[in-house]
Amino acid sequence: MKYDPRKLDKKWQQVWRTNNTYKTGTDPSKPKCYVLDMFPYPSGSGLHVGHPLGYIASDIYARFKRQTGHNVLHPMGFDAFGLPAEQYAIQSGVHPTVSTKDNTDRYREQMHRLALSFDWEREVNTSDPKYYKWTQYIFGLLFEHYYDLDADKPKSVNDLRAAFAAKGSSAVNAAAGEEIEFSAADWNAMSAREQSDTLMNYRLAYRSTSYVNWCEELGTVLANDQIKDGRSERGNFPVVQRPMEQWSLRITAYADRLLNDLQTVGFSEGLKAQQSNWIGKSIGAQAFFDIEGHDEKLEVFTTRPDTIFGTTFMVLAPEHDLVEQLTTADQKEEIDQYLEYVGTRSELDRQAENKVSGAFTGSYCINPLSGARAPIYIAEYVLKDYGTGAIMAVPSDDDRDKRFAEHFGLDIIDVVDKSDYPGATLKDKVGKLINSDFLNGMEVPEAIKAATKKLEELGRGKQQVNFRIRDLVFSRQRYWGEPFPIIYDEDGVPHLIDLNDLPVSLPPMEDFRPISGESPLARAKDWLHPAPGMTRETDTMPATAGSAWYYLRYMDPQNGETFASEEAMDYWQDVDLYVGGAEHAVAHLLYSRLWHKFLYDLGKVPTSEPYKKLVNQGMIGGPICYIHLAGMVTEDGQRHQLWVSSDLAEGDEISIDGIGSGRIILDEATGRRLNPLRYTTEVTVDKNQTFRIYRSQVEDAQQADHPDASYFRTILQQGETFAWRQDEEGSDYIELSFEQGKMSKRKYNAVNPDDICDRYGADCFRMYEMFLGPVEQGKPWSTSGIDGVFRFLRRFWSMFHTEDHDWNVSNDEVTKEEMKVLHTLIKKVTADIDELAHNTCVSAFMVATNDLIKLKCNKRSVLEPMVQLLAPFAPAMTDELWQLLGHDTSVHLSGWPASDDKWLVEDSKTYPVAFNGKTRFTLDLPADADKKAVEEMVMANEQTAPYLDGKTVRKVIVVPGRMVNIVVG
RNA sequence: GCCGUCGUGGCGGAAUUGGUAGACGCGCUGGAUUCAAAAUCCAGUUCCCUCGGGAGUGCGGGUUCGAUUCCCGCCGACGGUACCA
Repeated sequence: MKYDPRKLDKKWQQVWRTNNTYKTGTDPSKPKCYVLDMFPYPSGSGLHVGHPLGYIASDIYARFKRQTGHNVLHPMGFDAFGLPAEQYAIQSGVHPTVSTKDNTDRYREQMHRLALSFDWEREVNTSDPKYYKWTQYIFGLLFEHYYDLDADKPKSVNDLRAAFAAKGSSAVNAAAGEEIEFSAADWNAMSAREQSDTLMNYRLAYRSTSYVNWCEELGTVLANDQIKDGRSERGNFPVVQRPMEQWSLRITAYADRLLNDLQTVGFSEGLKAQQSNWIGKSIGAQAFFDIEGHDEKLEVFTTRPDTIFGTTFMVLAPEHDLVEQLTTADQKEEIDQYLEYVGTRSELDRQAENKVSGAFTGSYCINPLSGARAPIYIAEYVLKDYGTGAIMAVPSDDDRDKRFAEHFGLDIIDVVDKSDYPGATLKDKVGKLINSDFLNGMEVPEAIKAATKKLEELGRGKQQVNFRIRDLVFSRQRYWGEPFPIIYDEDGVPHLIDLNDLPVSLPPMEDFRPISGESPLARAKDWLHPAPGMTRETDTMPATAGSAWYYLRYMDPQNGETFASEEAMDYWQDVDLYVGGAEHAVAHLLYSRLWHKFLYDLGKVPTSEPYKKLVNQGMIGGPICYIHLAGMVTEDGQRHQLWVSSDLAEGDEISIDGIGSGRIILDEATGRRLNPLRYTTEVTVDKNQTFRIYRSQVEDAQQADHPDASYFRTILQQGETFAWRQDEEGSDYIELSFEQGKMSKRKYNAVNPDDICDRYGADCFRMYEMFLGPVEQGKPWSTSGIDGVFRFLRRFWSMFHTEDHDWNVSNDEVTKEEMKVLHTLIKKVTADIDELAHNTCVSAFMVATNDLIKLKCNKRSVLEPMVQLLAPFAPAMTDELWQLLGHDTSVHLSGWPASDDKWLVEDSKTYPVAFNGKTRFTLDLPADADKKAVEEMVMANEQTAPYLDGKTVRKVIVVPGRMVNIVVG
């Protein structure tokens, strides 16, 4: 038979489905192996070639583990709640339930097409009420618990209630939003609502006020990445910071453990560093500054209490509670103006800003140690959520404080003498203290301790541990998410809905448009009030909710009694290998680890960490085509010639980074405006490379059967409106520029894997994606090169066949040479798959195949093990060959060949001989020659002499089995 | 800005612990086969060169007999930066 990948794909994919080849049960006789992919958000555009990179890598690993005798859990599902489905619904009128089903169906088919060995009976979908029932249940557990710092464990809020009633707030040491004090009598005198509000200060899932990016015109909260220059990316409307009552999760209670346990998991060092920096633990001091003319004290957190004598001013976050009080009448206008400016700034802008800005409140505070008077400013570089939202500024020892002081003409007092540490930067905590009273002469670490101690003695502060990580805001004012299992009574006290009454299902609705910041659910009148006086929570959960625990559900996906049975979790334990995008390296993983640790504390899961080993796959980029528009007019009336992707335009409006926003100049003659221009053909480009396409080329392409004909047709049409320019000779051309970017539908650069599979087969596509390079590395997509892999598959197939495509495998005795090729391959592939180095496996297969074809080898005892080795990579072709070799069960359930080093021993070794580190020639020497023998043979060789001519041999370095280097001079 | 990752031929990339830089593949060049094409096969392919050799793994330093690999300082690209998923 001729190699026909499409036919084989069709045949074998059907067989695997019919036979349920990849179905997994618990099997105590085999070691378990849980191989997990980050499940996708099923977007409307389907899978693109970037997605499968990780799926294929983990699939190869899973298949390898199956063949080496493991019971492998390799599931797939969908992270199906999310904003895009809702926005699509608003635009198109298609309900998210419908579009989500369409999209998941499509994804599932695409994954089948890629021959991924998932056990589809275990599929989960976060938007399925049978699934989100348990998301709501776990949320309920978080709501019902607080974190006891003495026990270092969560405990029931009921215990907290009892303790407060008996002894007041002093009875417990709990993770809390703020430190509050009350007696048992105070507590008992509180109304139900007041008690409830007080408990919110402790619950692990709680309601509080947090700031959001509010866009009045869109009536909705926006993510930072939906905001450009203080305006909404969509529609270009103003965005302001606005406080809002929202649910949050108290991840800060777990900060220390999330940090410490990083040492126990097999994540890359870079990833651990990212998580650790995100958690951002720092040890420093809390200090209180008196404020002139006010009773309040100003609390600051500093990691450098030693530099307190250098504090020449204070800076508050613009949102700090005291700002209003501290602003004097004279400074009010300036402060108000500044607050207005800050209101338009996203958090990202504020942190990224290089330029100094701020305003003086008019008030002063008193340094608790030096007694010096320091002016109080507000500035956007101080963030409300970090530390206390206030800093003591030490311009002599901090870059940003220094720039601020220089800008506003404030004093700078040197307090650390670094002259003993040449090369030390401002950030290094080294030096001797000067100008600092009792700290003078101390080294920095000593001074930090002394200053902290002094603050403590004076009752003006103490040592404090601070975390950068903030509690996770867990509310969304959206339709397409999990409803909260919460109901409010007439007093506004939230009550948890009983497990028996879960899930709280999303009410059927047709209109999800956000109005005035309320969730669309507030308009589901029948749903909203399940009983008189009772009102449901109308916010929904963010997409992080469903993805925080999905790996547990795969272990026991159908369970109606609990989120997963103890037996299933005892067997599967945790995830052995987790593969997913680097973009999830912090957020998803931390939240997931939080949920897991919480469940572990309650004794509901058997391990303290969910993921043993994690690999981040790189992103596959595609070219983004930019078209030169005729120009645009910005608000200030300036005309610009711009390079801009046409699909960024919404109506006549367009906004561009660094330029601002404006109106597209329409073609005056026709008044037509452009439509998005798509360009999906491959080009390999450098960033901002530009080139011209001439009208004549485009027209010629229309005649010929050019692959880009339809694209060029669009250029022709669009070009009439805006794009043709004339070169020196008067020929029309259009200029395009390209850059590499993340594949997405919006950028018209997504490539569909189906197209590749149709042309080359799934085996080839899988191997090609692996051949592209290490999984962890990002790379641009290009199909050029896939022919090489296709050629390999055909050559591999040809080893089993005659030139006329007849089956031709012999049972002849194998030679030593053939065995060497085979066992080199077994050794390499076995080692590399384990490391997920699939790219070098593919090379090894090519090398072995080339060698065996040269040897004209068609022997069963060589080819049969090779089929097993190749099976994880090319599942369809190998199952066919396995069948042709006479087996009646799948190669994927067969074994794995063992390598035997006896075939790999060499008699001689080719030594490179170098002079002063430069290799001059090679020499074949016996493999067992020792150092001395090698040196003698090299020195005696006639090739050596010319390089020694007239020079002295200073040293001869011999690394047995490796190389020889002769130092002459 | 901050945190993390990565920079090797025309291109994707390879190179145990520091030990022959460029495996394997694409592309390109030449040849064989063919009426012709496709397919296949063979040979060559880092750059420069006066054909002796010289340079070379983003740039500039350092350690070493020897550096793609280790150290210091830059530059660039990508990812994250808390409501995209």
